[in-house]
Amino acid sequence: MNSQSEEDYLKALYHLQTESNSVSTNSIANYLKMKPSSVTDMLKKLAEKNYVNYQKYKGTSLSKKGKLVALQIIRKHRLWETFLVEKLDFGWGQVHLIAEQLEHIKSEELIEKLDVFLGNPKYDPHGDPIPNKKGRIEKMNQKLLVELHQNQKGIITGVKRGTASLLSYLDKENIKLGDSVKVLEVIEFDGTFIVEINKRKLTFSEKICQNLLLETYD
Amino acid sequence: MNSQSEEDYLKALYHLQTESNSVSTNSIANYLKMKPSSVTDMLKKLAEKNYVNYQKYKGTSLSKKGKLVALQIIRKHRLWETFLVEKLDFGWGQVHLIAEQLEHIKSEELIEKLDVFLGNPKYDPHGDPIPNKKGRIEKMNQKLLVELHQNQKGIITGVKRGTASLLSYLDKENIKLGDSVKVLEVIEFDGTFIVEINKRKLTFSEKICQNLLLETYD
DNA sequence: TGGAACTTTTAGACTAAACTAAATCTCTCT
DNA sequence: AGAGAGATTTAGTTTAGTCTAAAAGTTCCA
Ligand SMILES: [Mn+2]
Ligand SMILES: [Mn+2]
Ligand SMILES: [Mn+2]
Ligand SMILES: [Mn+2]
Repeated sequence: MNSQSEEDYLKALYHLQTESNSVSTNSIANYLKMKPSSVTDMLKKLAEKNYVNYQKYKGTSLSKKGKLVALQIIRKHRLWETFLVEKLDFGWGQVHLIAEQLEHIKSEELIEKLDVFLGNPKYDPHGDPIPNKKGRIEKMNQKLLVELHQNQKGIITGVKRGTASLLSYLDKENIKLGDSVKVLEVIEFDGTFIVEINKRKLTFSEKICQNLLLETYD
Repeated sequence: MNSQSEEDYLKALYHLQTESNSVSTNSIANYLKMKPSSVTDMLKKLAEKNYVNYQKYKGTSLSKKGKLVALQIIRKHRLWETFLVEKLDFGWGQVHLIAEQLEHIKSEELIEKLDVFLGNPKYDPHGDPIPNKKGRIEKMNQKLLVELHQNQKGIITGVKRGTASLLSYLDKENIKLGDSVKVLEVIEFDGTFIVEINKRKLTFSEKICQNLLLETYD
């Protein structure tokens, strides 16, 4: 059985590693708000358990085994987030910290039953895909709004990582995941988009468009 | 913020203390499957935090403050148990260990929303009352089946503490909390009860009757 | 190519929560 | 009253997970 701390490290590794590249000790420390020396200690332990490939001074990557564990924690995190928003009526912005705790509850059966109860959701409330029991993630055909041209349409599926305040903004504007967007016009001068959502005409700054994820149907 | 361990000790104190009597170090150790010396350490810490009245060699009792914390953990435990049984379709016997973890999740808002989602239940799946936000418990008019006489009726509300196997038996016999019971006959010779539940005639041994709790309507 | 700057690891310390073994207290019974 | 049994506490150890400070390794540029 893995400790809460070990699980959080594995999850951090997963989020930080881009395409088979190894992760630096400092970046993990920064991500988890811990000191690099603490990270080194934990990496040694995780290496001992064969969850990571760790070589002094050379960086760390998840092993196959470690990646699977990470994906299972992420699965739990996202299913709980879905529960909190769909069933308990929390807002998008409120659920992360609670799910950060709930993801560590130990019970295979619990998470499978929760999955069924929620209707086997594919995406969490932030539009992130929910891995299945085996750790498989369904790839989405996601684009940023900024990549669309006039008259193209899409469905809002989420925002880029680390832009929680954009979520709040959307909330305030009464825009939800799943809403349809049509690009009415792109202002060349400053990259502003004029879009239609729920029959309302809205203006999005370039920055918003660079962070808003859509699923497009071609 | 209290640790998981502190919360489990306070809960143990609550369950062990009968009517203003203080609790022995050994009984806590026994209840929590820990060594008495470990318990002493924790009691000192809880006394420091004014959660308990502890005097060397003299036993321990919950302070008002400590009792309130204990009741809030118990509230969470029982609400989560209710969730697991009512919404996720767990059986009575499966939920305790999971709730033992869930009860430690930190979020006022979570538990209030869960309460609403469940329809503000009064009793958990084992028939135990769920304290409200302020720690108030509604007193039930509970009797043991063995206390009833011929022709009296009641509603099954639970079983006595520590008789989980009776729960399993009831499950197997397809008897649920909330089912009505009517005493048809009491056999004087061996204390056996002949009762009617769901239009079925059943025979309960004296031991069963000593452990089955009913709410009676007079 | 040799340092300075940065990154990473090591060494040592601390805290929480458990344990074992030994000391101390209390209670009861003769 | 005193002794023994049992309960409880104290003292010292352990493990996990964190930290600070110092040592060691790596990078990169003048
Ligand atoms: Mn977490
Ligand atoms: Mn999410
Ligand atoms: Mn617990
Ligand atoms: Mn219960």
